[in-house]
Order: sequence, then structure tokens, then C-alpha cells
Amino acid sequence: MHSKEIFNIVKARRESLNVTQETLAQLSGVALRTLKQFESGKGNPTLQTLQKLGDALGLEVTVIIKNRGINS
Amino acid sequence: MHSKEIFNIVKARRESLNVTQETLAQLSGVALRTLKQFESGKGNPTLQTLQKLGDALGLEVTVIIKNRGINS
DNA sequence: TAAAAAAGTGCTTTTTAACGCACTTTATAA
DNA sequence: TTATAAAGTGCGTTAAAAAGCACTTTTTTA
Repeated sequence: MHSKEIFNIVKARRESLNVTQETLAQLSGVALRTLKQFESGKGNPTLQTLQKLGDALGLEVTVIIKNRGINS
Repeated sequence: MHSKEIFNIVKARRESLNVTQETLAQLSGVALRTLKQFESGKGNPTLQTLQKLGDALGLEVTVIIKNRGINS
């Protein structure tokens, strides 16, 4: 998953919950300017920022091992 | 998954591959000083930095919807 | 055990994410 | 249509992530 995919998931999730960028900014504690940046495909969020958005949207940031099923 | 859990996964994965911090730093392009910081439980990496480490370790950063099975 | 390797830390500089403001563009509804 | 809401952008500031250096502590191994 590269960053643009992650941004797309955040955006899609927000839209599926019928929440505006402004509302999500308030709920998450991430500045509106910053959120706009991500949803228009730019930027490089910190883990904390991604987690704030995730918390507000019911999303979770995880790290998984690739190729499960081929290896262990 | 909070950040310390994520750091632990990175560290455990590196160790399971028998790679030193120094080698991982070289392979990933993340500075040794920065990697040390994470593995000792501190800091707030950017998505890009996390992905660099993940790429070198065969880990993937993902965002998933919580409560799968209860909701959709 | 000593020596060597690996891991961890304090301090500093450089780079850039996050933010705020003002504004433009696009989408929505009256 | 045309107000109105929502989304997107340029620019400057501030806060902090990333990096470099020198050093200490811990772990490994010869």
C-alpha cells in the first residue's frame, strides 16, 4: 500500500460516513489544511497524524508481513 | 495498533532476519540514528520512513476498517 | 574475561510536516 | 441559474521529524 492508496482509503471512508473534511478535521484534531493536502494526493503524514484520522474514521493503521502463505 | 506496537514489529522482524540496525539503515535508506530512535520506543515516523523500513523488511503498512464482521 | 560488535543516548543542525490565512475552484441545493 | 457549501491551492510560519556526530552502555563471541 503506497501513500496514495492510503489517502484514497481515508477519503473513501470519510465519504461513506457522509462527513465533510471540516468535520473530520474537528473530530480528529488534524488541521483542515493538512487533511485537504492528503485527500488531494499530496504530503507525507506522520504516523500520529494518520492514526488521528484513523481513530475518527474507524480505521486502523497496521503493519503486516508480506507474502503470507508463501513463507511462514 | 499504536506506534509502539508498530516499532516492536519492525524490531522483531529485523531480528528474525538477523540483520543489524546498521545494515537495515543502509538497506532502507533511513538514517541509523532515526532507526535507533524507533526501536527504543521513541519518535513519530512519517509514512514514508515507515514504508522505507517496511520495504527493506518485507513488511507492509496498511489501513484497514475496524470491526470487520460486525459491520459490513 | 577482554575485545569487538551492536545497540542506545545527548546535543545540534537541517529539512519538512503541520498549521493558519486568504483565496480560487468545484459541487450541491434553493 | 445563483447562492451556499465543500473542496482544493499558494504562501509564510512554527514545530518537530530526520539526520549527523560523538559518546556510553549493553550484548556477543573469540
